[in-house]
Amino acid sequence: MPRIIKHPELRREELLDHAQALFLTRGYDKASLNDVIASAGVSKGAFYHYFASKEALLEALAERFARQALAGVQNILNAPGLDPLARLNGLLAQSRQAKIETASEAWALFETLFRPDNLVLFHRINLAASASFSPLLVKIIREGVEDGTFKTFDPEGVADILMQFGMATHDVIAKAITAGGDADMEVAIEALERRVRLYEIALDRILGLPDGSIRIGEPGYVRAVMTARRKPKADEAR
Amino acid sequence: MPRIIKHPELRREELLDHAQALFLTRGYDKASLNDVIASAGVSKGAFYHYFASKEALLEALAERFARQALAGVQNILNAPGLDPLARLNGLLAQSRQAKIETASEAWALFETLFRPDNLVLFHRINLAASASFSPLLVKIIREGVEDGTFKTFDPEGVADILMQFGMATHDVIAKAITAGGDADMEVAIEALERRVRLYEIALDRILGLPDGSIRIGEPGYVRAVMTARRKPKADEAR
DNA sequence: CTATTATACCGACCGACGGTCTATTATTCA
DNA sequence: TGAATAATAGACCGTCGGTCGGTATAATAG
Repeated sequence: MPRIIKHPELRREELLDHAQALFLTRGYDKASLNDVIASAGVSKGAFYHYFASKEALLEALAERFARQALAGVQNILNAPGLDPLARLNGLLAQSRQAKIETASEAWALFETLFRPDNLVLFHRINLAASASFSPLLVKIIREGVEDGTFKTFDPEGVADILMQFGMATHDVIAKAITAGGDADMEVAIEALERRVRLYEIALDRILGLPDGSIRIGEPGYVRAVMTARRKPKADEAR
Repeated sequence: MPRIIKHPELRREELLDHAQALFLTRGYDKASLNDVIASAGVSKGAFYHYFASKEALLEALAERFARQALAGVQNILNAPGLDPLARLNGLLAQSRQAKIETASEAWALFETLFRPDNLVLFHRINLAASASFSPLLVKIIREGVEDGTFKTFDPEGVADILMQFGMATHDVIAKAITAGGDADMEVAIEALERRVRLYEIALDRILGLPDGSIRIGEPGYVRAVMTARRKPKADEAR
């Protein structure tokens, strides 16, 4: 095999890219290291030069994922003069829109990330994302409590519930997608929209807000993701 | 090796027992099939006579776990003349007491079941338990909605939240246990009690009940589990 | 009480896996 | 230019889950 030497950081990112693709499509366990290095066109020695183990590769992947997600919401956090509720809703909207704006991509992600195969990968990403997001949420909630917008005795707890609901929403969507009986798609969509409404009202009441204050997603949010697969687009090639 | 023939169901249960012990202590991935069969004193052929795969063993384990847990709450479901709130609280109390009554055992379970190693095992048990418990919760909530005790437009959603909170409680306890800085144990216990209170109030408000209606655990619940490890008892054998 | 079939069990063996190791080629810098 | 280091290759290793041909025991029929 011809020896190709690349810029180290480039090679590392390349490995992460191929690993991510394979882990998502086949699952962490089922995608072997040999698959990864074959896909990346790299020898084992090269791989182990960059990562200490397959486990470390997973960790790096989760970290990158969380880092990218965090970068997407930084501007909202730094936006001055927003009241806590607006900030919280903005954060929710941002993370929602990041998925909606490329709806079919979002669908693909849901379909793959929440498969049983991807339990390990999902858990790692979830962990990394939680570690990144929770402090931000806590900070916002604390500010809200201080200025009287929110009412709670356990900001960390509320932040956790927020994350739980976010994950649960995705989980429920993913389950409906994989179940995928096209016949009762409408029923599934309605059930999911209802679930989102429930989460919103629950959060309103937990935080002592009037019903309708928190907005996880406007009506149609679920439908947008769920119907994204109907138009697989003409571009099925790489 | 001498050939020992046992009653099939006994052998099967035995395999499940040894597998459970090993999966809990070492984790599903790290406990190899050879470990399991060695522990059970059985050949590979014997094992594959009872289970189609290691995966199937895990499935059977989760199923047994869920079945046992369900059996523990049947009497409350069948108790006549209880109003929905009492029934719901009874169910929560039952599942709590099942863990408290052997507090050190509960602690051991927490310590093992929620370790990262046990992600796979935990997920399977969780799945099986959810499948068993959710319908019961939904039924109770529906009854409550019909007779006006509860107010919600999404009983399934509320049931899901109940399960989420239950799991989250365990998860938080387990994290505090494994973190295990004895110094700030008191702080951790207080934080956890606060979390349980938050979940209770959240559920009250989601269901349109006065604060203090839902009781996940009486004050001291968390402390009882958390301090159980202080008395490892004299019996360390077996 | 046999003969025969079905069940429970054994353990050598297999391919694939994650990971290690030595060798070799490129890059860097004095 | 040449020595040191970084980057890459690929043969090799122990262990894993799983298979297979076979054997001992139990169940059943004649």
